Amino acid sequence: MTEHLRETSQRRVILEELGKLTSHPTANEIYELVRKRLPRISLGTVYRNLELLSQSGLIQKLEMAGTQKRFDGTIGNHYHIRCIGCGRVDDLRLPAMKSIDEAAADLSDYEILWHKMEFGGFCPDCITPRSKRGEIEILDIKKNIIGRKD
Amino acid sequence: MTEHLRETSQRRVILEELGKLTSHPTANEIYELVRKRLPRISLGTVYRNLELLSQSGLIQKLEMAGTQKRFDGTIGNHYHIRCIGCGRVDDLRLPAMKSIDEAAADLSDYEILWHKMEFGGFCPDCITPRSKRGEIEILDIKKNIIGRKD
DNA sequence: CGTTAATCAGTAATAGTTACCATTATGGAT
DNA sequence: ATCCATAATGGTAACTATTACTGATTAACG
Ligand SMILES: [Mn+2]
Ligand SMILES: [Mn+2]
Ligand SMILES: [Zn+2]
Ligand SMILES: [Zn+2]
Repeated sequence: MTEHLRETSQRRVILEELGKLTSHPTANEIYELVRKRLPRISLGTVYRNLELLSQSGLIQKLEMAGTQKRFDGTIGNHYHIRCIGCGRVDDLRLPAMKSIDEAAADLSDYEILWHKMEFGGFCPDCITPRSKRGEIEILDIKKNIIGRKD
Repeated sequence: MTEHLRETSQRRVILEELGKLTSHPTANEIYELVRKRLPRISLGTVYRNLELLSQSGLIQKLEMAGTQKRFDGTIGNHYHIRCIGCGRVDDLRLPAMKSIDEAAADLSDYEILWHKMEFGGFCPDCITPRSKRGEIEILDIKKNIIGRKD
């Protein structure tokens, strides 16, 4: 068992770099950032520290469905939304609803402790290209209908 | 693009075995079951078919947080709960609430399409051992208090 | 039947993450 | 300030779940 978390330069820089961001970087993205300040740090050290820091409650580890882990400098329970287009993850300003757990507990013989919720959709940057693509497709269809000889 | 999903013996048996279960097996668990009837089937075939079958809406692929994929013969949107003790996944008889998406959309500039929710807790089998362990710990503490000479 | 694309078994490759281990550095006790 | 036990590190190997590839097989169509 770990007596105490020592303050190493690696650990401090990881924490600082994560603190600067409002995004939710992957371990590798954090590695690339930290490497600019500590070029000799190893990816394993980044993983180990992100794990230890999240265990001690200084950061949050996000295990999202189907993709790699992401990390969050903002603690406190909040929900996230992932863009289907570009993959970015943002906070959702919706308070984590503890009442959902109680509602679920009534329907189950489990002892329910928590829930995770994740939203999916298109971020502002990805909404426009998608509708443009839709318009082009519609035009193609119209052209096709107009042009055909049946 | 796939013209048509052919009915192969492998595909049929995978679908049958998954249909028998109310649990939510992993690809490997399905592989082990199917192997009893088709000993020469390969794990790759199981993965490929589970993917194709879920794409065509005949089964459901569950991408849960932090663990491997699971598959569900029951279609239709419903929530799941995972036991922290033994890892099993059960259905939760709570209707998937589409209104949550709308509530979230008001708080975000994303175009929200869906949400996933996953509950965590202890299943009936794992509640008892846990409370027993708790009782023993309490007894130890009491014994310790009674026994000490300070 | 014969044709053809879908599917197969077997296997290699990949991605993300964790485990290991010899060496280094931290922080509390001298 | 120096010492020391051990936490932590860099480098690398191992691992797990999943996907990709490839040449052989097979279902579905007329
Ligand atoms: Mn966040
Ligand atoms: Mn289910
Ligand atoms: Zn986007
Ligand atoms: Zn259990």
